[in-house]
Amino acid sequence: MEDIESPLVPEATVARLPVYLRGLVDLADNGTITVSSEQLAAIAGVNAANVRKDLSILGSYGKRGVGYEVDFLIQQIKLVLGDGDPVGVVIVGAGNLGRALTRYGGFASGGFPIKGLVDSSSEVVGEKIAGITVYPIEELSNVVEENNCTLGIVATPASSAQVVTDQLIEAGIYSILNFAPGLVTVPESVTLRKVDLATELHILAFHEQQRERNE
Amino acid sequence: MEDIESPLVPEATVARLPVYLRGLVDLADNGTITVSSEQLAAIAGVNAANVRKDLSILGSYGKRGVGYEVDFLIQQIKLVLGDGDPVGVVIVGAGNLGRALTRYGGFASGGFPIKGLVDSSSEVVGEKIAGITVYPIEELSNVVEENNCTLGIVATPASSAQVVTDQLIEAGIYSILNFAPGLVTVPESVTLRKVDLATELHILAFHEQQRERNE
DNA sequence: CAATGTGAAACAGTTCACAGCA
DNA sequence: TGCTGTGAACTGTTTCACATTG
Repeated sequence: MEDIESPLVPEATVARLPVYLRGLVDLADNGTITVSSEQLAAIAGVNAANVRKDLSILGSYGKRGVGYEVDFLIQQIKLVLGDGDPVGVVIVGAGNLGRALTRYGGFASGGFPIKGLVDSSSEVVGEKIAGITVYPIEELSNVVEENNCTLGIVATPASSAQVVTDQLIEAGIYSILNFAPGLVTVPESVTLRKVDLATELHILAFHEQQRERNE
Repeated sequence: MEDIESPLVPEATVARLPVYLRGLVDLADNGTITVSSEQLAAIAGVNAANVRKDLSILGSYGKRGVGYEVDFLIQQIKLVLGDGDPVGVVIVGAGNLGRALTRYGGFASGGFPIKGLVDSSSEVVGEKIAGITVYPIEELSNVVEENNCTLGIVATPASSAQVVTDQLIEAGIYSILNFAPGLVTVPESVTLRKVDLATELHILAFHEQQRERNE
């Protein structure tokens, strides 16, 4: 089978859909039946035309003069985002950050339960964090397989980030979130996203400085 | 005094400068004297023309046929980013994430020492985390003032994020990093950046699904 | 007639390609 | 000669404006 007729969702839209989804679920919880692009825009903190363009990519699901049906829209967005059954997440690195992420309940409730936790240090291997046992990094493949993990999180120091990322790919994980600073490269077939906390602070410091300069 | 003649650095460039800086510092540690845009691009994981454009915004600091002087470039980037004396950071919320961020050494070493930690729960107030005492949220202004904090981090549940952000602004913090999901609004004069972990996982899940669909 | 869906304009950012300089 | 600095082309994204329609 060749190329599937996919709607080809722009990356910027993909990044906003989860935000809409969160807002819509809140609305649904409050019993709201329909929502206008204007309202949803206010909830998501974006422009109304932007919301309409984003949603129109999924299909013409709005009713002119009325708006969008909340429940239906939730279903459609979930469909596009692949939000069916929960997706198992494996975290590499059981240091401060790895532990915090494991304990953070927001993932599991959002459909991303942490199912595996591995670390290279024998000091922490065997520990239990939020009900998850820390396994040695050598067991990564087994942990991934036995717990059906499809998403990986790198929460190691920068020095091991590339190695660990390679190991994740080796273990069959092709979608990876990296918290380690520095460059990590992956084959094209792998999706790597990065959260760079130090850079975020630098950016804020830049703006702070701009502010101070202008007074 | 009116508008200062600032070079007007594009936001995308601002976001890359810390990455260059990190790479340059590594190079300097290895005793490297000069670097070409090509080399720096490889280190930062971007296009060489992009590096040149970014650096040319700071000034014409490169030598044709040679490259850029590492030490000098470090100085210039630090100047632009406002990387002079360390910038005190206050964290609101001493839960899993707040603790992990406090303990994470990368901030202090990067020039962003955590100087204050506050929480609304009397359960954790008084605790010491990585040498920092948790103060009650009511003390926020005092903590900010006494420790000279200029950056704030919101590490609370979504339900309190807006309130806490308002309190930070009230306390004189105009540069804020928000880890709570959901919409938080701030006046134009405040810089708010957001790290949305759940959204990151959703985006990965989307790409993972695309992958599965195409086989 | 209120709100969608969407061409077209505006904008931001990236990449190319090459002139020009050390 | 090798590499910078940059105009020009291109690509992706946002916003506007309005014809369309339930």
